[in-house]
Amino acid sequence: MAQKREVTIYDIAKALNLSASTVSRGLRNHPAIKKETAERIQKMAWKLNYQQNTFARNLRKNRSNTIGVILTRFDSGFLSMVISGIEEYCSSRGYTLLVCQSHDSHETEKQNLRTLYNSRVDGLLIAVAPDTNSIDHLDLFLNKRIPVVQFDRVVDRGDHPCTTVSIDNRRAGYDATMHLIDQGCRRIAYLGENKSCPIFGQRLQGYLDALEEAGIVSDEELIITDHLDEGSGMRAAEKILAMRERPDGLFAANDVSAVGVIYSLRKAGIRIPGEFAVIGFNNVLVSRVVEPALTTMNYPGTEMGRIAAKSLLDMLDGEFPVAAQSIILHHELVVRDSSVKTGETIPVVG
Amino acid sequence: MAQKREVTIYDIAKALNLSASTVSRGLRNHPAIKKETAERIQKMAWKLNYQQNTFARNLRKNRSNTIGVILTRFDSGFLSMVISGIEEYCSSRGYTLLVCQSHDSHETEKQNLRTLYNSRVDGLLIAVAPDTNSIDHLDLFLNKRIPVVQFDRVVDRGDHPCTTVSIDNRRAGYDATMHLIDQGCRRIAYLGENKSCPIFGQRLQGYLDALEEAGIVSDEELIITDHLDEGSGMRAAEKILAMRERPDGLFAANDVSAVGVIYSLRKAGIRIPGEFAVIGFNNVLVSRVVEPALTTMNYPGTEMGRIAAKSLLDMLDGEFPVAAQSIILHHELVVRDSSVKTGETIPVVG
DNA sequence: GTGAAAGCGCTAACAC
DNA sequence: GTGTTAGCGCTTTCAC
Repeated sequence: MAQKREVTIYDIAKALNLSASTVSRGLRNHPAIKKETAERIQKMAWKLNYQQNTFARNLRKNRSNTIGVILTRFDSGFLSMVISGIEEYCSSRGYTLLVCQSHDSHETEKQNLRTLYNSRVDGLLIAVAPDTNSIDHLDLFLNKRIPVVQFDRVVDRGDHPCTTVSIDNRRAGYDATMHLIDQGCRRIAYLGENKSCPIFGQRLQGYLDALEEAGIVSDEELIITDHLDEGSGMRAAEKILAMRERPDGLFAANDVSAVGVIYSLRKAGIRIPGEFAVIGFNNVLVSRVVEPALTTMNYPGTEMGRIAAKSLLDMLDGEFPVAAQSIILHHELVVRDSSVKTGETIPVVG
Repeated sequence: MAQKREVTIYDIAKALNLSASTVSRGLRNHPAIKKETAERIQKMAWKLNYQQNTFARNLRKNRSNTIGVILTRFDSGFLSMVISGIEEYCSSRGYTLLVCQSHDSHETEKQNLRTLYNSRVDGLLIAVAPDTNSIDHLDLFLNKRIPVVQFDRVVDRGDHPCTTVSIDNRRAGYDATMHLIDQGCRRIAYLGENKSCPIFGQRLQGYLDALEEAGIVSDEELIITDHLDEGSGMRAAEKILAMRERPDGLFAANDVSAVGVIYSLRKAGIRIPGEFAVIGFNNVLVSRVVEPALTTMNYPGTEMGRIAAKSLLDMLDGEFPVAAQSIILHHELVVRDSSVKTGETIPVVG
């Protein structure tokens, strides 16, 4: 790319008969520099169309002012809210974001980790893949004292000094299931990712705990495992329809799959919530739009992103390591029509 | 961050009694290096836990292997699909992504541009903010021969050597409106972003062209301008309900706002599509889920991201500038229930 | 308040 | 096939 040489601080220095170090200081308003000199420097920099060379600066300071983010997919409704919050907060504090998708694969996640490590990000934010059930691979960062914060899809950090930001997934699973029980459901199905995925394992545990507390015997057949995308709801509905003894309710571990189930079951002529109650998870846009409107578990995505980013940047500023924390955000049940068994009529809007 | 000195190629060189340049070459499997030597080097690098210093490499090569991406928001259904495609393609070619949100603001967009420029990204992918109606600000990159590709929300590039990837928005607006006319609508409202925003200006133009062709006189009152978020649909519905002469159809320039309108109008007791037909734009998940299912304009988001990324990386590899292109992807009408006036009954699913 | 000099870690032109 | 050397542009210590 035959390009003329860049304008450097030396060019500014020469033009003003100063030294490079003075220019370097003047550009950053170093207190040791006379105000007037600093102004002259900045004016000249502007005039010469000077652009700071980040590579050299990073090399010298051994810092990139960059945060790495790994998540499963950008086009997942909920996580895209989280990353939006992350970006907003990081940019407000002068950091930029290097981002990767793991595409729900632990292997890809490890590669991403490597990529970001090699890019020398100052810190890492990560929502782990469904098949990640240990965070030993984060040692790549942690051993080098590069701070890491997990968000939403977190894995118990064990001995690792790694902060997490999430909700109490077991409790939320319990609350969701209990709601269905309160509505009179007695044979409740569960739809989630593989149990080996920690947060889904926890939601499942909450489901089991609620059943037990209500004196309902759990049934393996009712526990459906799938990726929680659009198609999984349809597949789950088929399974439900094929069950010997039809369940009367479903707790789906995300909204998108819940919506798929509703769609398919109604197509098969089943009345919702009359014959079958459904509760989802995440409170994303579709949950408000589907008919009947979906009862779901709400927790703040954008806010979660901001909080995770803040924890990370605070560590960066304040001499890592501070003690790792587990930050638990509140969740709340949002009751809409899909789960309310009393009153058979389905209003047009909810 | 008091850290012991990094392992460098000099350490490897010393350990093997070689020179730094040989190590540098060996690490990259440079053809001039004996295979055996290269292997020894790599083994030692591994053993010493060597990490390549990207800062130094970038400084030396004056290249970052990083692509900048600017878009309005990560949590917009459609654009999050596009960025997903971008990430997928870029990472497959060894580039990482530095990302920014403009939050629908031209000012923020300019700041983002500056940030990415200072980060020395090798290329830029951008979906402009609604109030961006010239791309003069991209000259920051173009003048320095850093390639730029616009995607989806593009502005006519004029003399600028800037490739664009989008659909024919005027034509799509025309097709959408013509569909409503075909369904018997005669008084059709339009809901879009500010007309000064190029792609929405074009969709509006398509709308006007279709009306004219059908011999329908357009009416300023029917043209509603708003941000196309969740609330805008509700606000638009209020306006529609307050109109002296109620329209019989609506072309909304995205799905999310269309869904809001449907929701509010049905709440007000208006039958859709019986009394009022609606067509949206983008074919995102909600359009399939809302009731009645939303007729919309489909075009491939993830694919658009991949294509935009490919165009950019090809320029990067193949000696920029190649001639700038305008790549137009196909759109297609997806007819669902919300617009089909014949047959008054609304099936449960569509 | 400003300057001189060294060096961050790497690559590439040139030598042999 | 490998080594020598210079330098990318910046920051920072240490002088004065």
